[in-house]
Amino acid sequence: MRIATWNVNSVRQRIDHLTSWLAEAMPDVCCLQELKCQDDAFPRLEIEALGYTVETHGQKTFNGVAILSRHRLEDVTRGLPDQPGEPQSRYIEALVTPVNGKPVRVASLYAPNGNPLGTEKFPYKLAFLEALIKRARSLLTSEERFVIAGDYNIIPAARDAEHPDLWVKDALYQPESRAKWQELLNLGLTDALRATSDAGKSYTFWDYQAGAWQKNNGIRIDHLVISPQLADHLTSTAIDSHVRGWEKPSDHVPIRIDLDI
DNA sequence: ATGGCTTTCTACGAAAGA
Repeated sequence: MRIATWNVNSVRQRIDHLTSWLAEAMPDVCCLQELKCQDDAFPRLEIEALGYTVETHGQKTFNGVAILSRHRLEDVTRGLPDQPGEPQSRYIEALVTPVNGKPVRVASLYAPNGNPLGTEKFPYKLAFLEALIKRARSLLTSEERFVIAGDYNIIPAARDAEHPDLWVKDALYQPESRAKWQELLNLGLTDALRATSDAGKSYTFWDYQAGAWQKNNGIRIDHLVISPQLADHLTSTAIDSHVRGWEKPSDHVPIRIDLDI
C-alpha cells in the first residue's frame, strides 16, 4: 500500500499538478493540506475520475485538509477530538478499508505555522500538537494500524534544513516545537523518512522567495508518522521533489511511503 | 532585509504563509 501526503497550497490552483502527479505516483491514499477552499468548491470530479474516493474538511481562504483513497473510506472524522468546535480546518481522519485486507486509519493534518513568536500564534501551534499527541495516544491504545501524515510545520533536527541557523528564531525550529515532535515519536511511533534514510538534504519545502529552490535552500516539515504495527511493514520512503520544478508549483512537494501490507 | 513570492478575498491592498 502506498500512502502519500502533499501540501498543495490551493487545490484549485494546483489541480493539474495534482492529477498529473497522482497518475505518475499512483498512491493508494493521498493526504492533502492547504486546500484554501470550501468543500463545495473542491475539484472532486477530476480526482474521482482517477478512481479516488474523496473526503474533505475545507474552509474559506485558509487551511483545509483532505484524504483521497482508492480503497473505501469509513468512519470519517473532522477535527481533533480534544479540540471540539475548532474553526480552523486542520485535521481529518478516516479508516481506509481494502476489499481484501485489514483496515488502516489515516489522518491528514495541517499544523499551525506558529509565527511570529511572541504572539498567540505560537501557543496555538503547541496546543494543536498537544491535541494531536493525545489522539495518537488514544489510537495506540486501540491497537489499530495508523498513519498520521501531513504538514507538521516542524523542522525536527538541524540536518532537516539547508541552513539551520536561519531558522533559530522561527516557530518551525523552536525547542518547544521540536519537543512536541519528539514527544509524539516517544509514544512508539516511527518517522518514516528517518526509518528508511539517513540522507541529508531530504527536504519537502522550498520558499518561493530568493531562489530557494534553485539554491536547494529547503527544509523537511512534511512527515509520515506510522504506528508500531506498520513500522515492520515499511519498505521505502520517497520525496517527489521534481514536482517543485514544474511551472507554478506548490512550495511543498509530495512525500510517500510503501508498506508491504 | 523589515518576506525578496504566492494565494485569497463581496479584493484593487492586506493578511497569511514558513
